Amino acid sequence: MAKKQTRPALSPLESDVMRVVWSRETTTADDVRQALQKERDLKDSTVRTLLRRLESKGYVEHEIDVRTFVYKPRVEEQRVAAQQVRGIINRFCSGSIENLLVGLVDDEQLSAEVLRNLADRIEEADREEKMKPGRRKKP
Amino acid sequence: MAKKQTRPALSPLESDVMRVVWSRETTTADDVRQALQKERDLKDSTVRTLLRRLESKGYVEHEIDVRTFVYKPRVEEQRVAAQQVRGIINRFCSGSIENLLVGLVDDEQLSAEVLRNLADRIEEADREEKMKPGRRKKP
DNA sequence: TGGTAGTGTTACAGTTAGTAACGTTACGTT
DNA sequence: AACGTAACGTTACTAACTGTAACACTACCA
Repeated sequence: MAKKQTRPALSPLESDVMRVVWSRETTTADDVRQALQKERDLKDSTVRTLLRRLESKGYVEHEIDVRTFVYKPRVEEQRVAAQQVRGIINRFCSGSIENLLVGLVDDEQLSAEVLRNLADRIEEADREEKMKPGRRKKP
Repeated sequence: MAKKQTRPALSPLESDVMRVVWSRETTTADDVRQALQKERDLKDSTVRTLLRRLESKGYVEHEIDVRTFVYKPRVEEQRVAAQQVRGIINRFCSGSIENLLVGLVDDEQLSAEVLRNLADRIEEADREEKMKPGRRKKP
């Protein structure tokens, strides 16, 4: 069974950094700085601090290539999202994910069509998984 | 079309207070204090500060009964949840709610059954709404 | 007319977030 | 062998946010 490890939450800027990390195979501090440059002109040492904090929070890990830190995510983006949502569900939806989904529909963020479609796809994926083992992935 | 008003986020303790407010028809400062007493023994003036902050953030409103402030929510609980989720979707799921749902399924927080069941209920509710107008509510 | 119920003002300490200067280390090049 | 420099860590500071509440004010009722 998968660990439901709880990591400290991400600040907005940390989220930005993570999005960069998630969008690439491997990431250096300089990669992050360049990627965010349009929006924010962060100094090299700022980015490094962010990356280090993210590592201590368990979101990324690094290995050293010659003498450059190469970062990789340690958690999947969607899983982080799911955990955040779990918190919201507990706080605002009496722990019921269905309540949340109903709210999303009310808020017009979600439609019955999408739900049904998704249910189809997931059941399909589940059937395939039963045939040959291994982690399910988006097709 | 419904306003997608963005309010400042709720702190953990503010969320607790809101949950009390949402759970009752009307709420006074004393109601809140008593409701939270098991977990936290807040002073009266602390609770009032919280309530006032919540009002300035737009989450509650009050009217005066004789000389007592009677609070009511100004936003539905599920809508707040939905807005929070919107933020998550934008930050972590490339804006796609389907990505989020997939993540929830991966995280075993959600099953295809629930999705399908919900889709059914929502479509049912939609059909009813088409007959007689008015805001749709949970059955 | 003074006690008290109900409210507002003000404030303060602890934490988190953003930001970055400066210090250290070790490698490659002259 | 010495130096510049690329790459990284340490340290720190400010602003904002949180939780917390003492105290001041006001107006009714007894």
